[in-house]
Amino acid sequence: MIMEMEVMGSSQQDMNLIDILWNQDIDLGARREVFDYNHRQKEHELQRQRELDEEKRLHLVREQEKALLAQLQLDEETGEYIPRPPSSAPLQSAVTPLEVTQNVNFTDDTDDAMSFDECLQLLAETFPVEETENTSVCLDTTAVSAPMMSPEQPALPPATLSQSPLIPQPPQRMSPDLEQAWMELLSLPELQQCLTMQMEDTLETTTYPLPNSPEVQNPNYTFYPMASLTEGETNNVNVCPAEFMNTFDGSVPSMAPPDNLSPMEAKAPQLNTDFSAESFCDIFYPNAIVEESSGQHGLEGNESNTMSDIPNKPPFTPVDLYSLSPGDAFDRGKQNLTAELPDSDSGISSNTSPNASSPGKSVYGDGSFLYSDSDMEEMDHNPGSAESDYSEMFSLDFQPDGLQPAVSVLTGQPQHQQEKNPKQHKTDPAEESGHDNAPFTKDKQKKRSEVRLSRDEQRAKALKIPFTVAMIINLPVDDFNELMSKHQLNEAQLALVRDIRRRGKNKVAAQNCRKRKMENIVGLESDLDSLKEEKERLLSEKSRNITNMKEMKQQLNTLYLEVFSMLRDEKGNTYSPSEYSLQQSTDGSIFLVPRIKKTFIKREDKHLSSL
DNA sequence: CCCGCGTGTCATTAG
DNA sequence: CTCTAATGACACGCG
Repeated sequence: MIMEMEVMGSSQQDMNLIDILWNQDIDLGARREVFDYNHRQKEHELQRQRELDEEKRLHLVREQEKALLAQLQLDEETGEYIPRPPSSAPLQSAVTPLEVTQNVNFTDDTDDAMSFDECLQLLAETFPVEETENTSVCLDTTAVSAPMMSPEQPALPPATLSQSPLIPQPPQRMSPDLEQAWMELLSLPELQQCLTMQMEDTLETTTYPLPNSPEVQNPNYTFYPMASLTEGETNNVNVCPAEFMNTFDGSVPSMAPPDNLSPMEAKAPQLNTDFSAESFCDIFYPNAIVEESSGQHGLEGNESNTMSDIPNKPPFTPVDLYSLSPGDAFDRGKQNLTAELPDSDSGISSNTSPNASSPGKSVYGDGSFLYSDSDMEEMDHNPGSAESDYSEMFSLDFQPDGLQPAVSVLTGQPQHQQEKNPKQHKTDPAEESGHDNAPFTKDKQKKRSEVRLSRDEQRAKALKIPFTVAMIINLPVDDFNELMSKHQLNEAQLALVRDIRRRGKNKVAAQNCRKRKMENIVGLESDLDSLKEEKERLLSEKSRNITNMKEMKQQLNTLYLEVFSMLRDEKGNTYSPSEYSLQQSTDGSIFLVPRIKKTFIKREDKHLSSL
């Protein structure tokens, strides 16, 4: 009982520690679930459930494919599959289950409409190599997004399919002209979408978590649920939009040209799978093409003051998307300004992704810190109007998830995107809400980081550093170097920028280090608890064994004496246990051995006593 | 005033 | 050799 209470107490203690750790880890972007075993287990179960569902779907698809293939026979001349004559009775029976399952899946399907799975079958025939994988990718997206859809929303819009007059018959009654059916099928936007995703999958194997952008938070955008995905479920990286994010620079529209898109695309994309690359780009980067063609590169060639650059941009820049949010563009900016000001240090930390940086040669490898902190001190004592210009600074703030820079490096148009995306992460409510939820050290942290931030910000401002601290710290090495090379900074500016970057990185590292340390402590405490339990268990076992041993010795002694009492010599007298002993030889036989030594000693004792 | 805690920073080391 | 992350040590501010 006491032990149990101990265990409970220690687990409660652990939970408290976990609370503390969690509150700290908000800075680092870690979430409570990381520490919550139950939650992780739930996640695991959910994941397994999803996998099972996925497996079922795949199985179904394969079954249907088999059924379809059974219906068709290979034309050995053309290599095409052609439908078998309907007279084949066994095949008919083989087909029947297919209809049943289809009816189960898509009750809206009419007989002359083609189900999505049938389309997938055709896809499988046309792209046999990657069939299973890519089919799973398509299904994956629906599976992943399914929990976020409204429940009455079907897995795909069958009505759209059945309304099309061009849709061929289902396989059972399919016309022999499969090729024509294909041409019609390929005009379906869903399939284009799917194919596009497949191609992208082959091109782009790396997926990034969706950046926490204000656009996503905007309820005007119909794929708002993705925001929750990014907030809580970044594990599900295999989501189409995240991949579109990587290819929004035009590769996708080229694969899915707008004229092939049905009017359905223009409607609100209610499913993730319904996103066309086009609509996605339109919503997020409506002027991407314009930007590209204009060749305007944001900061490039405007090193002295880039803040004023943004308002001069064309009216439909992604930055201006900011103002598309319902009437709160400026308010939101102000709000985030005030929220960011005290907390931006931690905000920077929270979004830092160590994986974003890649080892690279520094352009400024001379390590010149000629104008290091000591030289900046005089600027530190100028708490004046730094805040008044934060809005300008923040307008250039940076999205630190490493996604955009990576894209920009690949596409060779780094500047204008890096300079515009910054705003997005400042409005990310996750980091601020994280701090708001932190029950302790909030005020303290605010004040301190206010001081801290105004220092670096003031220094940066004093030296007219044309980018924000967040950018300086969070840019991957390559992009950072590229950014530096794009601006002819003087020695002092360079030194300050490198100092800021070093400090910021080290701050995050220190936070990580402390977090690990706390985790180690928690782990050691739990180890200690379990070891204590083990010790208790072993001690009780030991005492139990001692008791048993005593008991057995007692029994053995009793038995021994009993055996002796039953032994008789030739005269019928009993042997004395003090004069004889029973000994067992190696072959198992038992001998009655006189205790010679003892008797001898006894005799000697007698002899001695007589002397 | 002292103390403990959280945090940022610097110097050093390891990889 | 260089770069970055990790970490010990210290300083600072706050309650």
